[in-house]
Formats: sequence, structure tokens, C-alpha cells
Amino acid sequence: MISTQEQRQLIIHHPMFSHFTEKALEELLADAQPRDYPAQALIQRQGDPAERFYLVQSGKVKLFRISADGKEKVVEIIPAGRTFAEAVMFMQRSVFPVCAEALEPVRLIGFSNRLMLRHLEQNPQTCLHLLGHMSVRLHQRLDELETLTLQNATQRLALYLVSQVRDRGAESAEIELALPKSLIAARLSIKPETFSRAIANLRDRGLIDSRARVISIPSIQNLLDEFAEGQTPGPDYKAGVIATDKP
Amino acid sequence: MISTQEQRQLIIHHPMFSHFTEKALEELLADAQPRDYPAQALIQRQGDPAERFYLVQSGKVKLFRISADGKEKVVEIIPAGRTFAEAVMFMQRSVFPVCAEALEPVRLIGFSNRLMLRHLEQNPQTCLHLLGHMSVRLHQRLDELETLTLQNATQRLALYLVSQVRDRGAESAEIELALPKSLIAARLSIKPETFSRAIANLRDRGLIDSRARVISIPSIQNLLDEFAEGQTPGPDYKAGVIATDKP
DNA sequence: CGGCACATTGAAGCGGCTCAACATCAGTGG
DNA sequence: CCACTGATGTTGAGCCGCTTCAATGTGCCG
Repeated sequence: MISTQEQRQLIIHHPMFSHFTEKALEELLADAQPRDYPAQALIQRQGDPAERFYLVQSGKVKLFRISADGKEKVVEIIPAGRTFAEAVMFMQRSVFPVCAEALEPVRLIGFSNRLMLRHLEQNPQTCLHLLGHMSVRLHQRLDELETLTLQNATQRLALYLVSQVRDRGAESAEIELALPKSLIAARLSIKPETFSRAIANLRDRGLIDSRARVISIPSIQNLLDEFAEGQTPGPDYKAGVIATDKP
Repeated sequence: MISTQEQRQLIIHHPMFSHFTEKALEELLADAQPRDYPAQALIQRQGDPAERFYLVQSGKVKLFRISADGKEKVVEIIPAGRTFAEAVMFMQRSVFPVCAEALEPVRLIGFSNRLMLRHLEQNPQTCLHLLGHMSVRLHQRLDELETLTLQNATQRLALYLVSQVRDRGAESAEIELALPKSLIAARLSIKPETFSRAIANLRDRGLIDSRARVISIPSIQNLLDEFAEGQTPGPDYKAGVIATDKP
């Protein structure tokens, strides 16, 4: 059960719930479970049965996969205000596909999958919103797949830095790393040592300037030009083969 | 406009359309565009505006990304009977995130995104089906992400071989590669040479037996044990940190 | 049979990893 | 206030896996 006004506001204004009727909302809220986790707590384990999805009220959550030999792959860092594990509820066998860990003290609000599904059946608007949301996620995974296979460590770092720039379209920028470098390294699937060397590499070449956690980029364009991002191929790519119009 | 009975049957029985009313279906069918492509034809380019999604009537379609320096990453191979680019219609800026190429002579049926969205607004059942579909896709991408970062080339190949086994749960199996080895290599993000060496590696160790395009696996379990798949960590993983129940 | 695409095998190179030492900084307690 | 400590970040050296380049082998269709 949700108690505080702060929680109500957070939920009500979240796009996931904004199309619901008053009644449906009340039902979901009545069933919602707030829960606190200390830093480093394991919130869920991959393979656990999933009966709820979560909204992060405060703190940051790390989603990751872990392989049999103990190596982990950081999939995503969920900041406050965002939901996670919402895609799981649409699968037949509902188990968490990833582990979740609290990076800092975290407060979550858990919603019942069963209840949510029941309301979705009568609310195409929210379904469409969710579809949009999941399309974006799918697209992001695609970007990451490409980045991982087509770009080397330094390029991945450069793209990450650019993605952290708040002011889109600015010429230059100064950013402060929101996470420990070792975590960013994990997010980029590189080792901390390699991360450090990549930073040094960019610094030596004058593309960035780094002082501790603050990194300034004299020219964002230069950084991007150097490591051309996954853009559409030139217009002359494999030109010539055209489709026939009708079967 | 759809003409042949064969096409109608294919469409009507596809889960994407199975919940639609007769009337909605007729509207979609009236607008559907069949189209043929010769082998190697470029069907769509990443960045192209997307106004339709496609059902593959016959042939195979390769979805891939291409980077500025020409390296390509094969994202997926779509066989006959499946749709692609259906996730794009839910995004604001509707452009194809990948290139598509006909691996063989291909016949596609294209459906209007606009029309489909309009019908989805009145059909939560299909929305939910689509959500389920996209959850699975999201999950698959996750698997691939993990496989790419956590497993080496030989392990990836082993997992691929196992995934190609038709008879789930059988002790041993014999499979015939449905695609040229160089394409499978690309799908696994390894070079053909490495693919070849990986096959040789498994053969030398008695885990598989390969004669040209036919590969037999004496014991599927052995193959999996060797390269323990991304399974849930042992029950003792980071035990101890428990959540407090209430805020 | 020739020709060509596909596949295999060898040798060398390179990028990122591992291991190890050292630096830096924050927090702690004397 | 400073010495101690542990976490985090940096730097160096060597190694390993995959790629690259190049040569050779194999199968298919003219």
C-alpha cells in the first residue's frame, strides 16, 4: 500500500500510468509495495520468478547478467524515476532475465504484473505507450550490439562521453562522471585498466581534458569525427539492385 | 492489394493479425503491398523513413548494421513466415534502424504502419501479443549481448549449434547448417577463419563431428557442460544482504 | 576441365586482458 | 593534525585470442 503523497505524485505522473482511470489507478496503488534496500543489496536474481515490476523512487539500480564462471555484464543503470522489469510481465515464463543490485540505498515501488496486465487489456493507450517504450529499448540494445562489435574500447568511451553531454548541439561541453569509473568501464564492457588508458589516449590527442571526475570536451564534433558513429552508409552503397514492383 | 489465396492464408493465420475483426483485416489487406526482390537486393537502408512493416512470404532476409568504415554486424536472419520492422512503427521518428538484404529471391508483403496503429488502438489483445513478442526479442538481444561479451568465439559457436537442434531434449543430434558458414560466422560476430578454427577445435576434442555442412553432436550435454551457458548463479551468490520490508 | 566462390590452414600482428606495482584520495581513529 | 587503511584509479609488462594477410584446398556449375 502506498502511503506518502510524494510516492503518489511520482506514480501518477509516470507515463506508464498516466492513461489509467481513477479506479484502475487506485487498485494498482492499493496493491503497490514500497521497499527499501541498503547499498549493494541484491534486489533480484536472474531466474527468479517475476511477479512484480518496479519503479525506482530513489537511488540507482544496476542490472547485470552473470555467467557461470562469475564474469558479469552490466546491462543498464536505472536512475530514480524509471521503471525496470516491466517487459518481463508479457512473457509466458515470467522470470527475471537479469540480476538487480542497489548501487546506493534504494527505494523501490513494486507493482503487480497480474493486476497491470488486467488493466492493460482495457487500455490500448497505455499498451501503445509501452510498445513505444519497448521499441526504444530494443533500438538501444541494437545500438549497443553495434557499438560492442563494430567499435573498439576508445571509440566506445568517446561515444559514451558524448552521450553524457546534457546540452545537445553545443560546440563544446564539460561533464562530470555520475558513476565510478570502474562502473562506467563495466557498462562499456571494458576493464578499468583499459578505461584508464583510453582516457589517457584521448587526452594525449587533445580530444578531451580530464581532471579527476570532470571531463571537458573542447569540440564534440572533433570527437565524433574521429570515431564516426554508426551512421547510414553513403548514398552510393550497393546502389543498383532494385526491386521489381509486383509479384 | 493482396491477390492470391496463399497470401491471405499466410496473413490471416499470423498471430499479429489473428485478433482483428473481419473488417479491420480487410482494410489492412486492401492496403497491403506484395513485392519481389532478387537475391542480394537491398530492401531497406538504415535511416530510411519507415512507413511499412513486412511479412516475409518466401525467402530469407538479412538484417544488419553497417558502420562508417564499412564493417557490418548481422543482427538477425528473418525466415519465411516472420515479420520484421514491426517495432519501428511505435517510435516517434520512424526510420529503419537496420539495413535489410535479400539472401535469396524474396517475396515480402508490406503493411501500412499508420493503418496498423489505428487498428491497434482498438485492439488491446493484439497489443498484448505484440508486447509479448517484443519482450521475447528484447530478451534475445540480452542473450546475444551476454554471449558476445561473456563468451569466446568457440563457446558462441557451441551455443549456436545447440540452438539449431530441432529435437529439444534429445541426447544427441545431427544438424545441417541452413546458411553458408561465412554468414553464420557473421551472425556470431567472428571471422570465417576463426569460425573454421573453432569447428576444428570442437572436432579435435570429440565434441562434434563435421562432414561438410552436416554436423553431428554425440552428446549435447557434453557440449553445454564444456561451455556452461548463461545460467543463474549458484544459490550462494552474494547471499546475506536482505531488504528491509517497509520504508 | 576450368573457373569461381567458399572453406581451411598457417604465420604474423594487435587490441584488450591479466597480473602486479604504485598513486591518489576519503574516511577513521589515535 | 597526521598516520593508517581501504577503495579507487593509473601505469607498466607480458600474454592470449581474434584478426589479418596470404596460400592452399574443396566443391559446384558452366
